Amino acid sequence: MDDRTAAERFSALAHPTRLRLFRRLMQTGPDGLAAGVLAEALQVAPNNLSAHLNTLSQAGLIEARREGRSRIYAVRIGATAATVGFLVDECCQGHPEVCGVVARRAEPAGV
Amino acid sequence: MDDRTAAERFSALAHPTRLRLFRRLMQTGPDGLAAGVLAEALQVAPNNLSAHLNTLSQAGLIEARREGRSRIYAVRIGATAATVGFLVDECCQGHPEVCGVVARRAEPAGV
DNA sequence: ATTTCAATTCAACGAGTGTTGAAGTGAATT
DNA sequence: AATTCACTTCAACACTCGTTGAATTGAAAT
Repeated sequence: MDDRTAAERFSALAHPTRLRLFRRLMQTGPDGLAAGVLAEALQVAPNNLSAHLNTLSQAGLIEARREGRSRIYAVRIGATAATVGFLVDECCQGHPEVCGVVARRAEPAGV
Repeated sequence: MDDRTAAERFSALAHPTRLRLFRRLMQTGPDGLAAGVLAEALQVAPNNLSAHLNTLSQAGLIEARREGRSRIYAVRIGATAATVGFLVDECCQGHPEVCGVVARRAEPAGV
């Protein structure tokens, strides 16, 4: 992953509404949730939510699929793992014992 | 951690220069680096770098100390771990085996 | 005390972001 | 085929962010 991709992803997460949104999808897992369900659950106007979902999609953190008349959004787990991995990569000059809890998050991630 | 704190931290990371900066400090570890060294290493103007360091400090991701006439910046590891933990918390409805690589990053983090 | 070095602060400008309300698509129902 | 439902797209506005150059602070050396 390059700096720009990672920065774009963090930028997508750098918003209270989108963060709530992403965490909700993260907790839900691959099954995902319909846009309408999310709008209701998070109390966000549909058009506003749509814009935020778009931002997260474009950043590659979530993806959409159609099911009937609903649009279902779900987290892209591999991309999420890669982003986190990028952030804490090679922490503490290869002496991860220094990093404490971060070290256990620092395994290189595929995707 | 609350949404706002986390969003502020991701916002701080949501910039190519700051991301390079943070990763460099992450790789350096608790010893940290002087502002001047960072400016030279990353080829960023001192005043510009200073602004970015300030943003990261304010977000709680790094901290500064003085050493002689230099100012040394170092990563705040606990806060970093907490932020990552917040993002992937409770992933996949408590079925972390679904999450693959993320699951190994999802331990709750102190600080 | 004065000079030099390291780094920060300030003001100002251009560029980008988020929200809002209205209009538009695309799929299912009647 | 007309309507309804779910959601998205569009345009416009206010607002925030990042960079730049100049001035300032704070610490050490002469």
